[in-house]
Amino acid sequence: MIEHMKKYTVQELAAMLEPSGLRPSPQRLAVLSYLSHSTTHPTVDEIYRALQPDNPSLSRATVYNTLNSLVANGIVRELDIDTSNRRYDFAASAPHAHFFCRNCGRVIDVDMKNIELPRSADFVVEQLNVNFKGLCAECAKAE
Amino acid sequence: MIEHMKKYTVQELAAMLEPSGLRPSPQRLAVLSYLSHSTTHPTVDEIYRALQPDNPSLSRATVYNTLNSLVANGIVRELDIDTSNRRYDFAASAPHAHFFCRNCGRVIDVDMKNIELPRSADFVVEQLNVNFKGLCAECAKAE
DNA sequence: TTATTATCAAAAATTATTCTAAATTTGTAA
DNA sequence: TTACAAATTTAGAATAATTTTTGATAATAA
Repeated sequence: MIEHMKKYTVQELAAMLEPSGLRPSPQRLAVLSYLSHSTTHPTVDEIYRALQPDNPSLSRATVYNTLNSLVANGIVRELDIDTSNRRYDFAASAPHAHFFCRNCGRVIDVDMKNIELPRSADFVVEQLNVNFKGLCAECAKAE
Repeated sequence: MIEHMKKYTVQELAAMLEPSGLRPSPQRLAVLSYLSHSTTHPTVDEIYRALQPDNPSLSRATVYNTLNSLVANGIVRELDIDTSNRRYDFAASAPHAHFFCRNCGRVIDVDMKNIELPRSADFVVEQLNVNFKGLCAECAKAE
């Protein structure tokens, strides 16, 4: 997320799928398009419910399958901040961390310019996640 | 994990429960003891299967309940590195990050002396997780 | 065209987790 | 001790998330 609120054309979205050999099916484009302009790190169910009205034939299994292949191809990132629901993030975004509110479950982006992928002989790091947990401003006020 | 491979006595383990008012039941002590000398960030199922032979009456629900109350009282930490299984960590350990191998699923500790909880007016940070994902040395060799 | 492959949807299956209600254990106090 | 209440544990049922299977359809290749 963070500063990539650009609207992508269908052609641009299709071009993201191309290198992986994934066909630009309407379902894939819909999921990708939704993620590309979402700011809420949606769960599978949120994505499904958002797209279903305009894609009446869409199946939940398709959303799962689509997200799995998008993740496998590095087009989309799976957050590991919320253990009870998978949440997704558009991969073409600046490196950032996430804050998870233990009260309302909201996930907030945190800019972290200085974070770098560590190099290590012990393993090949492909992804770095930095997660904060606690209370967001609203919930902290309410407590 | 990391450098706390000390063996705890039953009395020491019981003392950890005391401040929270949790009774030192055999089940709780067994879970806590297991976590205290485990290096693998076990899942619920791994904990259950490890303890079951010596605790034939042990129920999976008890392991879940026990872990939930240990986490709620800050005695044990829940990792959020593996979205398909909850993994646990003994809380009395130095701050560290985790590396998750996408091939074998292994979770490896990474020492990170310099990481600090960020302060922010926007939210109250209670926990910080830094997670790396990729391939561990063995799996990288095999690929 | 025919063959092959990719994609999708629906339902069934699987898995992780929580819930429920009964049984057991514990702490305290008569 | 015994009695009782509260805490804990248990087994299994229920639920929810996710994956797998299957058959149909659509796209591509030969």
